[in-house]
Amino acid sequence: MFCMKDLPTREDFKPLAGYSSLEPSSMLIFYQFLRSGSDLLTIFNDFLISHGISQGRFVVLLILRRKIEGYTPSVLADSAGVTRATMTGLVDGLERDGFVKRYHIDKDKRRTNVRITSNGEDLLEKIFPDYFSTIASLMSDITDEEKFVISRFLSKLDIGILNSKSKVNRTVV
Amino acid sequence: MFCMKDLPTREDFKPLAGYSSLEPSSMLIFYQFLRSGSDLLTIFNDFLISHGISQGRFVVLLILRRKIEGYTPSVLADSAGVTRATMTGLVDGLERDGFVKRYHIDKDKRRTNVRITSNGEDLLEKIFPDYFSTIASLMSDITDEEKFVISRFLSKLDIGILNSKSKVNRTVV
DNA sequence: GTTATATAGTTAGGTAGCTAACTATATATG
DNA sequence: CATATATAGTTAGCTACCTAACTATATAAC
Repeated sequence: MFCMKDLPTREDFKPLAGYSSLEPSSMLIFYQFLRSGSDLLTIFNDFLISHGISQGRFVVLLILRRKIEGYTPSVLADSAGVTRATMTGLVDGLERDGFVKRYHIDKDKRRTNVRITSNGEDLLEKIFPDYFSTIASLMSDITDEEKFVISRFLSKLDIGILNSKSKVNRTVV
Repeated sequence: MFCMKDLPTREDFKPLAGYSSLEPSSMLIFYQFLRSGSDLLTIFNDFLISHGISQGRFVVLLILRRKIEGYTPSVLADSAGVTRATMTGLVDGLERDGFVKRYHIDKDKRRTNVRITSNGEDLLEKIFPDYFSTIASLMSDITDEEKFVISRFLSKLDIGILNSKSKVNRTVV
């Protein structure tokens, strides 16, 4: 979570004018974006908690729901964007509570498969109506034109993020 | 962290068309936004870690730098958007490492004050040039017009978020 | 065919947040 | 003035993620 509730204002950057790399308008958007993103994540999380499921578990069920077979914990981890170690824990919990099932089918005995159970599907279907309407209502003030600009912004940002990541890798290597 | 690396596509929502509250375009923006926000947070975090400081600690120093006196742990916690318990831990660590100092000045003996030390200011000043240029480069492709639309979008989102929070409070009460 | 290396999954231990309960001090009320 | 309540800060214990090390199985190289 991004912890800075009181965002800096343009005023706050004036004493820092000596730094040539400082671009106040970029800083303001950056902070505003992190703040909103973090708030949205918190809402998403609180919403799911109030429906009795954690964010991680919910995402696993969403992924598993796409097709019935062929998900190993490793594929799930990549797809969800967490480590395999974290996925072990998520699947452990979901299996203990009867929402997914591990099984072996591959001749490669290292591989485990994971499948959503009917209990797991029921849980999702119970959450979905409220889930969809909550998101729709969060976005209700955004016009289609704005959605277009924002989607393009997010894509540009993703490219910036990718570049920044490869830069980090380069310095590490 | 929002864990869903593989974002759903418009296709993925077709089997869910039965849900009347589902608005695919809102869902797509929502997920894209969470994904980008989460990636940006990760970059922000990795950047700070590579400079030897955690996100929480960095934000505390940023806030303390604004003025020399008058910060209690409670005010810091509110301003940073973390709990007072978390702030105790942050200040503990920063004080142990010599970046901030606790002192008592108020006649109300419950109150502690926290001040940044010159070591703390040096740390910030060492990080700032790279910090500002990293953010400027992340935002370099975004035009001023886009910044304007995005800032308006984020403000609208914040209103949606506020409404959603007060709704949650109402159901709790 | 034995040995080295790679891969799937798990376990152990660390970190950064959180809530709830506690201590000490301050304030308000009968 | 005594007692109830509120506030500042800390401590203890929880969760969800992480990395690194480990086990078991599979594959490649000699």
